[in-house]
Amino acid sequence: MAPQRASGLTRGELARRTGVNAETIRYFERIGMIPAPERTAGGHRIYDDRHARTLGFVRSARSLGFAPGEVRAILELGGPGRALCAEVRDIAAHHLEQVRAKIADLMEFERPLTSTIEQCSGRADAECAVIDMIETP
Amino acid sequence: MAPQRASGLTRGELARRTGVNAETIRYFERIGMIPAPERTAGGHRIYDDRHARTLGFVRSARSLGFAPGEVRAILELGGPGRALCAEVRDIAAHHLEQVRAKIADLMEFERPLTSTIEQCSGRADAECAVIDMIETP
DNA sequence: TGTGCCACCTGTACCGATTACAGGTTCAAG
DNA sequence: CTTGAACCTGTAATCGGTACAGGTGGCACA
Repeated sequence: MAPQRASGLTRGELARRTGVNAETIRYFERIGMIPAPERTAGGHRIYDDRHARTLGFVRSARSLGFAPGEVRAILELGGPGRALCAEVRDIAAHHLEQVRAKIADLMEFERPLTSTIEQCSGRADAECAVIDMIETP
Repeated sequence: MAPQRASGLTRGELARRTGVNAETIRYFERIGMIPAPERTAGGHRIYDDRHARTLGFVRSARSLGFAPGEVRAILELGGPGRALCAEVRDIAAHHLEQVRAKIADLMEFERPLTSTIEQCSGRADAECAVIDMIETP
């Protein structure tokens, strides 16, 4: 039995599957963020699952606030001339720190929001705790 | 006794204090992301603590991945013609959801990174768990 | 085997957000 | 009063991402 083999995605399918704009996929290839895929005889790009995974990684990393250069740096660790394990670990550790910092920052964001919303009873009177949070002296 | 009153920050000082590029501050003013400050007789901008707080809020919100429009939406809640409390609460609640989603996403990011780094003993041999995480079949 | 149509191809223009630069003015220290 | 740093304005450049124009490839279906 053949499981689901050799996906052979078209650009549009890849876009739909990953949620990345089809034009952006071409752009990512141009700037080397993702590898250039195979082509059909007629020149159409054909992607496989690895592309899908990489692209998904890029998408979520970007939307989480990692800079393009950072994303590329992570991805390039696996490229040709694979980096030494120790080096990789250092970079990954550095990113882990960033991730944790981001989480901490977001929680800073969350706390006042939560407690403020609770106080904000929904009545239509002028004062509002959420507003105060933003513009307090 | 006068505590530290009426800061009276110059644009460069504000930039240094908040970590926002000085040109960007001018830009934010132009697009209405932050209010226009007072001016000296000679036309130099003078900022106060409220500007600093607002700008800091903008900076962290942006770097946390909130879109400019979203940041502006939050800030405008406190503007002239203050919104109804219920409305404010709804918007804030919506942002709270986003924040929580982001935290969850980041934790997804964190977990494999952490466990992978642990396995990655630092030895210089070819295979590396971090790399595998990125490019596994 | 045609033929119709959609998705794809390339190249380039556009957009929004941000940053940089040029040429002139103000501030404040001395 | 002088002088250099920091500011001012307007505008151009950069960057990440998207959109569009004009021209093929892929493929279902007659």
